[in-house]
Amino acid sequence: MTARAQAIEDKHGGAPLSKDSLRLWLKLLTCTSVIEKRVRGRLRQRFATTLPRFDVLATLDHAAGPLTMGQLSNRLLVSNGNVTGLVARLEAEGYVSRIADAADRRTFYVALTPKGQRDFDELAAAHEGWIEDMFQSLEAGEMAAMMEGLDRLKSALAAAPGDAR
Amino acid sequence: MTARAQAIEDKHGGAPLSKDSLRLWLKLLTCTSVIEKRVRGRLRQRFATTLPRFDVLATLDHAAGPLTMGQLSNRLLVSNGNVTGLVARLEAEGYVSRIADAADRRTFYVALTPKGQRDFDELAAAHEGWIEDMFQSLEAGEMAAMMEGLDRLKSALAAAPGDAR
DNA sequence: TGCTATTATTTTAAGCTTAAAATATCTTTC
DNA sequence: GAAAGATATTTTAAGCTTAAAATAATAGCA
Repeated sequence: MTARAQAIEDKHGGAPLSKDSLRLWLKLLTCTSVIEKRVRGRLRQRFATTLPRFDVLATLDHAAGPLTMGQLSNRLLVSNGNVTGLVARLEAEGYVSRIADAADRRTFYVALTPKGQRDFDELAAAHEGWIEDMFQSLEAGEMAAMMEGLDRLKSALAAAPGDAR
Repeated sequence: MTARAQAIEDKHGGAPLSKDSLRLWLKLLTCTSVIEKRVRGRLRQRFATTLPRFDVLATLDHAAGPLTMGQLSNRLLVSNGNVTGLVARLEAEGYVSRIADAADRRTFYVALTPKGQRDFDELAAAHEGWIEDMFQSLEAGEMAAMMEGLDRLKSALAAAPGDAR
């Protein structure tokens, strides 16, 4: 256990104070914001693109095949209407194509075009380098500890309904 | 050391792999997004307000006194123009007031109105409860470990220039 | 078959966010 | 005191984001 963790336990026996949650949340939010802004800035300056566009391409790449608009919106954690606009712009720029589903005329599949795949591969390599640089001062043990905390947080969030209280 | 941290160290002797950074970043981003969306939803449904507005009020409350537009934009990590719009809306709704600086006519101070302070106190209490609930499954040691990791991350980010590489 | 409910997506209106340019003011320097 | 540079803020144009309403199509069922 770290000195700081020990100090906290000494003070109130393992149960975290309400203020500690708030402080942790603020720190989490600040770090995430700073990293995100940095990634946004580099995507814009070096690749003339945006993070939401990158996220769409990354999701399609990760899926290794076409996804429906709804699947995209679920995986990106954004609204349907948001995906409509993003895909429209990406399609206009030639990075993705929309394919009608023969069986269900409500459904549209979105796929990476060859150009989209090519450009994404380049983007992804640069992106991975940026992240690696920003996280390089963390040691494996620290990273594992954070992973564990985030996993527990994720489980707790999944267990509690989004509109509770 | 945790079992998972040990497993990683066994595999590659303390130096984290590039993919580990990426995985940690994605997890960090997902958790933050989920919590943020939940907070946004509750602010909207129960208080008919938004997170950016809440952030402005919280920053003013924390400062315990008026702040200039520029100070607000620095502390909120957002652009000047963004603050202009947010403060304009908050002023129109009676939560903050803009006060001209007698000595420097470029400068405007923003202060919480009594109504703004009153409403923020209510908001802040609810907000703190939401966060506490979401983080309650974390034990003090886990929270301390995450704090430590985030502190280190923050230092590394501050040390590296924003436009490097 | 026709009626109802559900599902997939788009549209709409409003607000958030940014970078870059513009405006207004102050400070420095000569 | 005038010119040049720096600083504080606002404006602008574009894109992101959402919730709610609208549209269109499918599925279940009497």
